[in-house]
Amino acid sequence: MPADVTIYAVADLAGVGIATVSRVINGSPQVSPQTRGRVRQAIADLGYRPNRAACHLAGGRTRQARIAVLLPFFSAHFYFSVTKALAHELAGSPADLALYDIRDRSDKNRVLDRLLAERACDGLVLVGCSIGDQRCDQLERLGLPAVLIDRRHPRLPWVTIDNARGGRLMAEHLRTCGARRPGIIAGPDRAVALADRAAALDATLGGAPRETAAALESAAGAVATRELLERHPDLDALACVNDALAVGALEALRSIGRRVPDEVQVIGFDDQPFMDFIGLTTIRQPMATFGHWAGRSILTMITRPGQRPDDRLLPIHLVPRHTTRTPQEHSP
Amino acid sequence: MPADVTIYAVADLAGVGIATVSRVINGSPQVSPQTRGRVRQAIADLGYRPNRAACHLAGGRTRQARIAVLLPFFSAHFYFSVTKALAHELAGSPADLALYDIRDRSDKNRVLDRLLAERACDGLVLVGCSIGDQRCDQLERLGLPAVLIDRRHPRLPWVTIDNARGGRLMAEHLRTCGARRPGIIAGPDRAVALADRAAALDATLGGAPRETAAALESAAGAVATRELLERHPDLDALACVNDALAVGALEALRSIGRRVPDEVQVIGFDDQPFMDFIGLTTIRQPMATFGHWAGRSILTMITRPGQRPDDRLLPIHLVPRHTTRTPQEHSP
DNA sequence: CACTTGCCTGGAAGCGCTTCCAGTGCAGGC
DNA sequence: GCCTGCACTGGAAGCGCTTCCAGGCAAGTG
Repeated sequence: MPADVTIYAVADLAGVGIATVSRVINGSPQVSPQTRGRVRQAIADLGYRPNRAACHLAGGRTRQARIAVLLPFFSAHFYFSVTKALAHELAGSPADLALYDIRDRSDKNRVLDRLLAERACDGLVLVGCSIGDQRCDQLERLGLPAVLIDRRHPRLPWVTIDNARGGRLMAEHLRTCGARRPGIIAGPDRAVALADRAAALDATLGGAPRETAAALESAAGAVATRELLERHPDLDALACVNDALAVGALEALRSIGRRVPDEVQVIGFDDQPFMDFIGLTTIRQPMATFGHWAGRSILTMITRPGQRPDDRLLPIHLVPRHTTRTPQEHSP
Repeated sequence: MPADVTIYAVADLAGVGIATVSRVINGSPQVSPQTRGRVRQAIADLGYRPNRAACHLAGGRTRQARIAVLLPFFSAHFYFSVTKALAHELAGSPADLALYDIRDRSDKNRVLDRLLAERACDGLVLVGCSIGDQRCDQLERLGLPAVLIDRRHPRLPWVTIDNARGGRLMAEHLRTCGARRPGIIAGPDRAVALADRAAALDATLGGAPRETAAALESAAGAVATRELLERHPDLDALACVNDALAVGALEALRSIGRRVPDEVQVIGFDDQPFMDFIGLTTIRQPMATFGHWAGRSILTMITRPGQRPDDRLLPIHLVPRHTTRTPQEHSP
């Protein structure tokens, strides 16, 4: 960042007082054109940029709240829904959103360290990731409120869905629709919500074969599906921990000529856009509500310290479509 | 936001000096447990929160750059690609991203007014929207760099694609594939890039019938398509200004039983995820590059004032798939 | 018992800016 | 020729905090 040029340096160079420099910067009409010109020149020569903290402090502006959102750029739709809802929830308030991409744990810690050390925010929204006890202590010391989206937490308020139940719903639906030999397409482990689904799937389906996709996109889902099917050609159903992987599975099945749902059934998770058109059976989760709740909660925590918002476990729904068969009432 | 409780009020209540309060807040070990307790209590009672500007100023922290990103939450994929790329570009630098949702012109002006009045940022990225001469003057006065994504500008650096050319590409492809009576599904006017495509489409297709979707999502696209087809049942092709609308069109065509591409061809724009699977013919635009360029540019403008990055017109490509027919070499 | 040694604490000096207030210089009015 | 008024300018007082420095006090040392 630019060197530490202060208003004094500018004033010196222009041969005026700092008050005058300040006036020029703030567009006061009370400055003669020549002086204004000299000051402008000096500012440009020095590459001077006002120190925002000092401006705020001296100017006594309205107190601005900054909400830092830490989230992994996993899925476009999840990311979009959550941040959009957050932004809308905060739109009326004098708070704004700062976005941080968190690729892994060290990323997260680096960002948090900086954020806390520099007091760069007044509230924290953690999406799909969590923090330990020490961090919590640190936050408490700083009086920094934090909420979690898509994860539960013993000490911090959270909003999420029951991913284990989601996994069970998927498994049961597949069974009900007559699946005998289901397989699982899981996602990278660092996505905890998806890992929970996979674990529940595993448990409910009793050790079904499983393949882990390298990323949360359809191409990776297609690769994983092909590998799984190579090892287990007799699979008649695929439970995918999210919709993107499920579309990848459909892609792979189409390319090797297996009919869906007659030969292989497929179920996803999320119900993101276009799944309707594609006809994917999936579990719908209310992503926007995550953002709304988080926005409202962090705002109350900031304005009324000490008050803790209620945790929320949001409802999920099975959305049966054409990639699974009609449920059999009395399947064994 | 919380009342104006300062460190002095806390010190008074706790019966200590402000230096001690500061020590407690910053976790210095140099405070006796009883004192620490009293101060903590006073902080809680008063609901005290340190003034960030003052902390920064006194602490002499690293200068932090804030980049404000103004963007309409139009399409999940566009939004995701751009902000992700921006975030990654800025990840190494000591700059962070503040996100503002811009629904309309007044929204934009409100946000800009606040941002500038409060000196809340060091750089501006405008996505899909523009600003007038007066604003530019104001930015220059404040020495605030700004770049535009998805729009051109006479005074500010920009990155975009040639949307008019994109519209022409769509129209020509449709013609080449034998379309005789094409229709246009346009988007809401406030999305200028899409309006440019629609205008070029209009011009190239010589007054083809056209319907404007109420929103940029497939449901709206389906509605628009149904209406257009009701007025013009003989249409044999649909040019949609983005992929979501195109999927809506496919939906509508499926629901009324028109075969694609035999009876009606469809072309979209963007090439977002799943379009591959759906088989939609479309125009691909490099959204991520928008974000990368913007991030790099704004960073150089901040660090080296006066230097203006080059404008960039990025390439686009036609991606022929199954919703259009095989091109006829010598179609009239 | 005088004297270090530490621990804990408060006073006060800034951090870089805005803004009030008090000039300064100069034109015009008497 | 002196005063008023005006346009412009600089000095200086904070804004709320961190942190250096020095002081007070109890415990430990000779």
